[in-house]
Amino acid sequence: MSDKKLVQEITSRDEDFAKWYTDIVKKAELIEYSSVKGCMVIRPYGYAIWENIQKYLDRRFKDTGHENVYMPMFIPESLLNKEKDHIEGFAPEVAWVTHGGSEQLAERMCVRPTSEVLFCEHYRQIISSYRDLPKLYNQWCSVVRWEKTTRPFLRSREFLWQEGHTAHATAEDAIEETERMLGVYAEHCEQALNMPVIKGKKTESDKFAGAVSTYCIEALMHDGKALQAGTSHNFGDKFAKAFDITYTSRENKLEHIHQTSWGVTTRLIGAVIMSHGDDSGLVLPPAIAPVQVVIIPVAQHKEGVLEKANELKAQLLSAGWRVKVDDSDNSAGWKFSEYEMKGVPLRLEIGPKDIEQNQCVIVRRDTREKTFVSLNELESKVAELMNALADGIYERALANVKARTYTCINIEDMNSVLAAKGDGFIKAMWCGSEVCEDEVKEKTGAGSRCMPLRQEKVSDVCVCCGKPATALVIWGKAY
RNA sequence: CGAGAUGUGGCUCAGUUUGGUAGAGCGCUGCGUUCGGGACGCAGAGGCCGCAGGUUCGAAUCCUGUCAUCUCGACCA
Repeated sequence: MSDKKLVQEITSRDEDFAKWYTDIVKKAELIEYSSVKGCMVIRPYGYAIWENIQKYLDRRFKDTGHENVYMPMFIPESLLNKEKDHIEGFAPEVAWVTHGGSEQLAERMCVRPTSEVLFCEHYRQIISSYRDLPKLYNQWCSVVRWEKTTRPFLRSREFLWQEGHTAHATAEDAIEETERMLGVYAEHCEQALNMPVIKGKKTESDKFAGAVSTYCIEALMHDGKALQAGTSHNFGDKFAKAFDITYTSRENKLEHIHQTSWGVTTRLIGAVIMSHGDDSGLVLPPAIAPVQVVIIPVAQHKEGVLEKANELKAQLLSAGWRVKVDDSDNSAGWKFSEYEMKGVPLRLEIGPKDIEQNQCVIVRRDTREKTFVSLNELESKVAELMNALADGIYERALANVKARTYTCINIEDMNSVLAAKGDGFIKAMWCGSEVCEDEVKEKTGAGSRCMPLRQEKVSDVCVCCGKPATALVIWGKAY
């Protein structure tokens, strides 16, 4: 494997991770900035990645019994105000619409920052009996949060996401749903994005505005910073009480429903970039790569080369792969660099010499390993190399998480580890007090990411105050 | 939102200190030669210098404001 940087315009990843990220996002043609801060144009190549993520998740949602719906994008202020914790959490970052044409509205409306209250209003209208439950709804849409600091995919003012909103008869059903969907997200990250994640529960201070409990999946980027890759909330009957959403039970008693919500966003694209990318550009997981195999005809002006390239394309297409032939008149070397920058998993080179020998060259994006493949076994070799790449990038990302996960027993320990080894996940015990949580963040820069579902006991006492500990917390600096 | 930096053809930048006819490389278009790791020659197109005010005979250059991008903090998916 060569680490040689082939595309000069990309800043080296180890030199300046932030600039490297921005370079990739622009050079791989994922986005273009617009004239509004924090609002980006998602270009065809970037949007195709999102469509593939959607395809995978939408299938999983439907397999688990969910239906897609669409809610309005405007929320009247009075509706947003109904649940106290919810409005307090979102008020600082909502965008308001005050005029329709030239006329001032009687009541201003916000552009949805999330749609809990809309679903509540709707559920109140359509749920009356236990026979109406559960309601398992999801919507694909964009939401607006007026962020102060913005970064492409990681934090934009408008972003694309899906939000699942479900209504259940019992508290147990809601908890089960919350956990089920967290599991779907974790599987998606590991299988489709080849990105390891840690399933956990947010601390009280970190949970979603209005939730009883918030679960999350946390990923660790190549530079050692944490990124929340998805969340799943249990609302219990808090919203149901605020919105008076009731149903008549089998026993003819009036009961409040129990609700959940869960979401992932286009941030996942940022997570993929920062998990797998290298100095030559993107490295895309096969499951979401818009082009999985790019065929580069070498000496394409020579007779028979383009024909052969198109023949191989047809063969791979019918085998189910997303394939492209680049027959532009750029040089072969130019094309190699171009598709490496765009993260295409496999490159297939076919030239006159190959044709003579009934073979082609296949190069893996992650290792740049070249394999001569007989055209007789093309389909099986492509499948094999594609799987090897998916496994390879997962293992590399996992190795990074392992190498950057540390165990600490006190604050001094945390600071010296961070100073010596750089950012990462720090496993340390916690007493459950918000004071300690804040103090750790203030003194180390690392905040609580989550309390992993798979708990361990690395010490008996809190990393901060030394009193008896109640939970293992993963701490880290976050995007 | 606080601190700092930057906005000049599509991109990267020079020119701003000391006001006086808008530049380079890459990219783009055409033709030709090339073609197994970002090829080369020739010819061409493209910018009222982020935007709005102000100072001045004259502003890319000085002043004020504003918007955007980047970095570091605080907040968040």
